[in-house]
Amino acid sequence: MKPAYRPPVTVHQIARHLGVSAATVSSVLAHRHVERRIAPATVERIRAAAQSLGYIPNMAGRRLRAHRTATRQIDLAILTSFEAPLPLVGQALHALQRAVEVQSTADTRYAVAIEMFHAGRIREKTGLLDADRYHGVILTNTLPEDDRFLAEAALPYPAVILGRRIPGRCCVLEAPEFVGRRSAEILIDAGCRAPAVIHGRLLTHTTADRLAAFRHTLRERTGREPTVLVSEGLQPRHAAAAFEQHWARGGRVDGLFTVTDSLAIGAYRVFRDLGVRIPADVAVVGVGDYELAEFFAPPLTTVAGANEAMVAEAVPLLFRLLRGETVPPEVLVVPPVFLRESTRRHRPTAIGATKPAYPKRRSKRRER
Amino acid sequence: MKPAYRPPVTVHQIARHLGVSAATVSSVLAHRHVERRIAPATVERIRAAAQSLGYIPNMAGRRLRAHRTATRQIDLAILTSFEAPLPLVGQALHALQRAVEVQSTADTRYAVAIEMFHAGRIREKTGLLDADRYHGVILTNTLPEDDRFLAEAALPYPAVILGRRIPGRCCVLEAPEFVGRRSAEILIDAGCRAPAVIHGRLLTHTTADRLAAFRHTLRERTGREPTVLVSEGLQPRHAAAAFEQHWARGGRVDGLFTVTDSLAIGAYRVFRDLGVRIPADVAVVGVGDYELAEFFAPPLTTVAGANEAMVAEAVPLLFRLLRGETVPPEVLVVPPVFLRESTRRHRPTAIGATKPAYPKRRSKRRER
DNA sequence: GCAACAAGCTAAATGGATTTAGCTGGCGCA
DNA sequence: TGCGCCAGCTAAATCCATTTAGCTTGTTGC
Repeated sequence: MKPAYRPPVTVHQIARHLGVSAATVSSVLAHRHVERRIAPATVERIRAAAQSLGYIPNMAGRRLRAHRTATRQIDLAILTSFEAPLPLVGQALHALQRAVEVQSTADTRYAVAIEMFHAGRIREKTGLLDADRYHGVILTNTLPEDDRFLAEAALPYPAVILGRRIPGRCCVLEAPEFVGRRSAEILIDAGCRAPAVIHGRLLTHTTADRLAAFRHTLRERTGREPTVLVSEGLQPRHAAAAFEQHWARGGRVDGLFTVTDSLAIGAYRVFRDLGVRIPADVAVVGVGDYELAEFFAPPLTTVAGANEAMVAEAVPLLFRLLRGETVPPEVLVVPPVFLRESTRRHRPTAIGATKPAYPKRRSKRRER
Repeated sequence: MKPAYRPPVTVHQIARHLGVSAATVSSVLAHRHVERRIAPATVERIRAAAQSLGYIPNMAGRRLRAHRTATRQIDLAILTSFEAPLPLVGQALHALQRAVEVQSTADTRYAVAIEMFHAGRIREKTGLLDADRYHGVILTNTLPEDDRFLAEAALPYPAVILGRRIPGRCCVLEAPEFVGRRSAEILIDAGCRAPAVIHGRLLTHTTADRLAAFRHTLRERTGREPTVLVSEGLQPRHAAAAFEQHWARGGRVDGLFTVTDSLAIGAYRVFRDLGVRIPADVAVVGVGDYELAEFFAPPLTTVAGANEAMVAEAVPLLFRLLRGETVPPEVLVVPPVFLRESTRRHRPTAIGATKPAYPKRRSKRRER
């Protein structure tokens, strides 16, 4: 099944195979054959051999030798899960790239890689603990399973952890409980009496905290439990499916907190299809990591959007770690809150959860 | 100004500095000092020296030596511009990561890097032509300026080019003219008589083609020129600003083609604010690269969404190039077309461009 | 008093590609 | 014949970190 290990093909092997020297082979493969005056016939033979033997250059060897300019290459990486929303990864990438652009000099260049693992299964990621991969990483979107592994495992490179406390590591987090608490308060203030929260099946440290704080605050302030909807994934369609199911079972809500943005998009679609008006019938609070929230119809109130801020903190911390400086073990980011139309105060029309509580579409708003 | 070149600090320098051997230094810095029985005092001295001299390990050296497992590292990269929409980059990244996950074996590992340049200024990107960086790249989101540079420059690694024909390179493109033509046809069929198109100030080969084909088709089929709106960037707010300006000047349209998705988001917001109904007053056709189009209110008709399909073509091509196989110089992708509510057929209410042609909000739809 | 052993270190080899200096054989020319 | 020169190649050094085998001391056990 598994193919037998075959040692890599090197220029020396090609050289031996053809009865020429490694220097000649190297010259040809590096496209230096003209200035080195290699005979065209030899060039052809070497090219053919490289192709047929399946030669793949060893970049480590190349880099080690090539020392004209930009010798030093600093390898950075963003470690994230396949399941994480791409925009979040994109923001981190963008921030890191911008920093790298500034830091680059004639004799130091940077490479920013992305490394992806399956959520909850970071321990199965091979090569993660190799010391010869990266100078530093930003690690994000881990599940509790992953966190447990990371707490034990000794990552052999500096790392900044996003959204999770890991002992002995530099961590950047959303201020705990803030998002969940504020979103609950906003919904309560908007007059909601039967709010719900929707989250994906997989909870990161951050989303779990949001959920818990939302629940806690609601209980504390109103004595009630929120309806908790669990969607299969984080895509809009997952949220839509979860909500449709809830609705079909006769479940009703008059407020909704979505722990990620993509879920809010799905919820909006469902509400629209069902003729449920925002905010007249349901107030919605989202997270705002996508920069799209204000373009929703109606514009979405958001209590977070901390990803960008967290990344902005994390990147300089990573560079400080690279320089060997000591950094604070923990940085908290307080997310900005944007009150928009989706939570404009209203008297909810839905109280119970049994009868279809919402009037048909187009009915006038109760208040503005 | 520019700091003088300082040769990199190596383990040998640290060793000389302290009067110990490089082997000892290496043992300590690789956290092997316990098993190698290095005296605690020595460990401390070495650590302090490494810190104070600013030691940065040379990964190339490390990788070259470390040959227990996964010796072969294949370095891949996605080259894209800072200005490109992140979701497009994210899709490419995701597709490449999935492929890499499958291709990885015990003795071959992959690293996927992202390299960003400023749109139109790829020639200023240092190290781009170094042969010691990547085994292969996917190159996307270039402007004509960049393309000109690339056509001359000899990239020293295999490359798959997205959305652009470059002689001698493997290119994956949207079927030419398709998107522009279909979007024009859809708007015409929806009854639009004064359609517009909006695009960013910077046009890639792909977006320029969309624009030209849209124009051409419209002229051919109706004898009219479209209104062309140019937005500063590709963000929703840019589109919103451009459209608001057009509106303030008394410009009116009854159909809109947005050459990228993010522009459609901004347009939707403006229409909503102005009380312009989609599709009753304006039909909108977008591109659908973001997977969000069906969640718009109303769901957006899209004529493209080819990025994902293009990436799906490009990734296997890249691996074939790595294996030294010959690949077709050009692969055309025909984007799927999704007809949704935003272009439901209607008789346009706007004909001229001077008087406010749209009735106030809430007026009944003319037809369905 | 000597073997055995441990602690603490070092010398040298290694990995792959590249480059520099230099070698060899054939040719033209005086 | 002999010199210079060129095309076409090769040997060896180099980049940096790591690891293996082994070398000194000093100590313990008998």
